[in-house]
Amino acid sequence: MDFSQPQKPDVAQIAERITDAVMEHRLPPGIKLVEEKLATAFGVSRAKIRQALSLLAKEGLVTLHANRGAFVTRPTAAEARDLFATRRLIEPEIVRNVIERASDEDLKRLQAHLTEEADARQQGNRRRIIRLSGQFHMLLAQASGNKFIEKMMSELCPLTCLIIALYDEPQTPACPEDEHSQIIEAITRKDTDRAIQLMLNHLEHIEKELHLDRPAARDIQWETLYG
Amino acid sequence: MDFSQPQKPDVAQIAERITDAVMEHRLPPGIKLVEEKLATAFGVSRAKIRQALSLLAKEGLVTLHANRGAFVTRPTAAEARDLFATRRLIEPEIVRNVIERASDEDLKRLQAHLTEEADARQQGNRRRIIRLSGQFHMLLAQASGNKFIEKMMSELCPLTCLIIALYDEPQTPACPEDEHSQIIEAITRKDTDRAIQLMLNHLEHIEKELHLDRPAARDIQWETLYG
DNA sequence: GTTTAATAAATTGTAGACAATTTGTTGAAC
DNA sequence: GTTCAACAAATTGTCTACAATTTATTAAAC
Repeated sequence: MDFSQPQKPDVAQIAERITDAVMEHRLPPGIKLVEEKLATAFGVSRAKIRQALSLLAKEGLVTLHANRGAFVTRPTAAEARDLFATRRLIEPEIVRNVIERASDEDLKRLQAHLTEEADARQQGNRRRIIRLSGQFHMLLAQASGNKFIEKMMSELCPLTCLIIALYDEPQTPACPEDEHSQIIEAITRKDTDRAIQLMLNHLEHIEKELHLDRPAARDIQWETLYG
Repeated sequence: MDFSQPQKPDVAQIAERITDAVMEHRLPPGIKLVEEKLATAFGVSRAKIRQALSLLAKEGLVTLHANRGAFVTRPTAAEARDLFATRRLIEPEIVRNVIERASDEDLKRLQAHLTEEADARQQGNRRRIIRLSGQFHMLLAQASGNKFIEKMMSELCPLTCLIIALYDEPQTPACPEDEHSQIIEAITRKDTDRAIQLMLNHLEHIEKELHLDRPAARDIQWETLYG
């Protein structure tokens, strides 16, 4: 994987680039992240990589095994269900707060993001679509103005992408069409009830697309390899 | 401060001991945490301390200033309000989940905790009371079974203690009496509505005790030092 | 041919030394 | 007596080398 950058990136930037790669399904769940490989890829010392990895581990995107290294997390089906339950709890509050306190600036930023998403969709750039879909919810959280909720969402969104990578059909046609723009439309109209309902439907659609009942998609079925 | 331990503590233990010290108001908000001092206090290398501090920074309990070191966070009044808003959002869900899915084991653990709290109250050990009061909510979150919510609460509770240290009257008689046991009682009866109402009242009582309108208690009033 | 043990390679974990930065102190100029 | 500059001390940030551990490879035994 190519992580080369013009300038020497700092720890936060390294973590962000890895997060983006995970969100775009370029780093699949379960893959091992070898420190030295990343160090040369980013052109930094191993110490910096270790810092970035322990940061990502705290966020839950990466799992550390003692003396065995860092791996991109593989959320279980139960964790996936808990994640969606948490999002159903939090995101209506985000919508409420955005309607109450978001500035015109924030709304413009969200509109610009919708354009980006439409753009990616027209390109058929599936990876970009997935990442932008996740970032939409992070932007909303930012606009809500509650730092604690914002932080939580900035962790849940990348994990959601991981779950989609694991439990969604590989060739699913990207994402639910333009539910995001409908939500923004309702928010702009300050129609709280409608915006919340749209958000809950949106989350339900995403979760319904998943196959949380059957084993993870890219899970190698060791038991069934014989017969 | 004495952090000496029989065995060499690992990073997680160091972070936990510091967290406890903050929760017990033994480390006040704003105080500087010098790496070398902590290293000798814990009997470990500075590298371990750095890891622990960056962990605590990610949780928000500690704030890092580049080239200036680590300080115990001083939450602003606005952050305090956001924190309580977040807790009012999350904790009813915790109560619901505990009633639905908690095992007898969990409920016993909670009962044992209530005894501990009563004990500390009888002793008049204010520091212990404050810490245990916070930990009660963490235990509830654990019993709820949702790892994401559990993690969130394990960060919000220590921060709540910090906020109390900053904005509460120093000689407030510890904490609301036995609201915790009432909540557990309602949970045991599986009276969801009542348990949620008690929880919300409890949070409201804590927040109402604070003086979020006036500057932080231990804040030096530089502007008013002249006239 | 499979299993087991021994050895080698690769990788992570830790500490210690050094560089960079900030903070505190001293002393001279005005 | 105050202000500024230069210097000294303390503290943080980073890198490199080495120790500990795990994983892979090879060879021998059955």
